[in-house]
Amino acid sequence: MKTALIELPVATADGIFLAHYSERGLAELDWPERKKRKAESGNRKLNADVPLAKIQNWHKLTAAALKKILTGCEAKKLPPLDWAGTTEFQKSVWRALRKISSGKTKSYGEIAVAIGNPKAVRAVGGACGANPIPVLVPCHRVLAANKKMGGFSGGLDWKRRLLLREGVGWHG
DNA sequence: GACAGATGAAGGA
DNA sequence: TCCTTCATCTGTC
Repeated sequence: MKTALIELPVATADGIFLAHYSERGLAELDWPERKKRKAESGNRKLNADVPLAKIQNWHKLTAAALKKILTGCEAKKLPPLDWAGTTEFQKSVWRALRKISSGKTKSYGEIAVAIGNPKAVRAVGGACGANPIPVLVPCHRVLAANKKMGGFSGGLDWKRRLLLREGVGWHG
């Protein structure tokens, strides 16, 4: 069970993302349009147990990395990510995603091969959809076979936008 | 234990 | 080509 998370906004040209930090690192990242929904679901209070200086340092890294990726550049440094509460399978999928460099894409099938389960393509899709840290964990760089868009948790519009900025061309 | 899903491949029209 | 169907694997309820 996760402890209370600290929420900090990340202002970008595309809107205000909402980063959630635990004592171990960045735990979640919300899309700008989801901010209201999250807020409506109940504002979390700051957890005094989490060292604020450390969070602020992570937040700087997060904001810098997010802006880099949103402008189509490679994020040089990421804050520690807190994947507590997720399964080993999901973590292995997300690790594979982070190996995809900016401007490149892979298919769900290729990710499945990369984690040693070539047939688990549908499960990879599920893990991508469960990704709590979009953009920084580049699930938008995963396309279906034949370079088709597939789906995206933040909406296909975001996926399309991010890929365009990275200079990725695709069919469909 | 059953069901659903951000897939992929194969077969038919 | 495009559409439909089925196989496959994992997560969630």
